[in-house]
Amino acid sequence: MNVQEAMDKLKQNGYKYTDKRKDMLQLFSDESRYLAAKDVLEHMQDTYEGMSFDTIYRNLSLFTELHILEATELEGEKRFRFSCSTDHHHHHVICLDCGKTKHIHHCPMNDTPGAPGFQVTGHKFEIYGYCEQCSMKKDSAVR
Amino acid sequence: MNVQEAMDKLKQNGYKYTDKRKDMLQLFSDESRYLAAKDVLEHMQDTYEGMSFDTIYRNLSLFTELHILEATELEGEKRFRFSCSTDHHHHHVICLDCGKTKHIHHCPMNDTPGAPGFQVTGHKFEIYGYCEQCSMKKDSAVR
DNA sequence: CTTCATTTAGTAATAATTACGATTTATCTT
DNA sequence: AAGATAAATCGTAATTATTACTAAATGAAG
Repeated sequence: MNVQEAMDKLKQNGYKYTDKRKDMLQLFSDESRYLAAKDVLEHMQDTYEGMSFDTIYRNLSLFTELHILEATELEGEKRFRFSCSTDHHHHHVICLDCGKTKHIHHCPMNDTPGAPGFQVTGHKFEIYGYCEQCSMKKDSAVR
Repeated sequence: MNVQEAMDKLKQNGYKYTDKRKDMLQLFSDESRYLAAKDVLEHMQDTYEGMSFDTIYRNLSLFTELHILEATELEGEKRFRFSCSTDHHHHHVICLDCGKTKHIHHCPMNDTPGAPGFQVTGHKFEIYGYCEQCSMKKDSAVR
C-alpha cells in the first residue's frame, strides 16, 4: 500500500480527492507506525491551521473501512497505521512509546483448536514493549 | 479465586471489608464472564440505589491491582472478569455479546521468536466472536 | 465506644470520540 | 470554462467512558 494506491482506492469507491486526505495518507506512509488521532491532528494542524477533529476522525474511520489503514486499540486510544500489505496475514510487536512495529509472521490461530459452537469473527495477537531506541531513552531518563 | 479468597486478600493488604465490595465480588463470581463498568453499576444499583461511578471504578481498579480481577479492553470499553486461576497462564475466546469466555491453554509466546533489542513487557492473544447461545439469538433476530 | 483512616455519594472535570448545520470544495456535466 | 450537485470541511456541541475532588459516613482497632 502506498499513497497513490490509497488515493486510487478512494476514487474507485466514489470518494473525493482532497489535499488533506493526501497529506494524511502521506503522514502514514512516512511514519510506518501506529499513530493516535491526536498525533495525526497535531501534524495536520502544522499545515492546516483550523483543521477540525471531525475531519480527522471521519477520514480515519473511512480509511479503516477501505482497509487503507489498520486500527488497534491501545491504552484507551484507537491507533492507526498504514496497512502493511494486503496479501499476507500477520501480527505486530508494538512499541508502547513510539508506536513502531515489527512483524510476527506466525499466526497463533493456526495452532489453536476451534471451540465447537463458537462462531469466530476475529482475533488479536500483539506483543507490547519498548523498541531499542525507546528503551534506551527510558533508561537514561531514570538516572 | 472465589469471593472469600478475594475478601481475604483485601484484608491482608489493609483494605476494608464492605458489603458493596462483597456484592461486587459476588457478581463477578456468579457471572464468570467479562463485564463492563456499566454492567456492574447497573447490577449494584438494584441493591444500592445511589451507588456512584466513583465507587465502582475505584474498586474495579483496586481489584485489578490485587489481581482479583483481570481486565481487557474491548470495543472502547474496559471489561473485567474474575481472575480465573492464578497458577496457570492462559488466554481467552471471548463472546462479543455476552462476554462469556473459553480458555485457550496454549500461549503463542512460546512459539514466537524474540525480537532482538525489543524489551517485551506484555502480550495479548484473544479470539472474538459469538458463543453458541448468542449466535443463535442473532440468527433468529435476523428473520 | 471512641478514634481514625478508609470508603463513599454526589458531583465536577477530563479525555477520546462522534454528531450536526452551515459553508466550502471537488467533480461531473454541459 | 461555468454551473449543478454531492461530498467534505469547519466550528462547535453532544456523547461516552473514565478519573478526580470534597464533605460526610463507616468499618476496624484499641
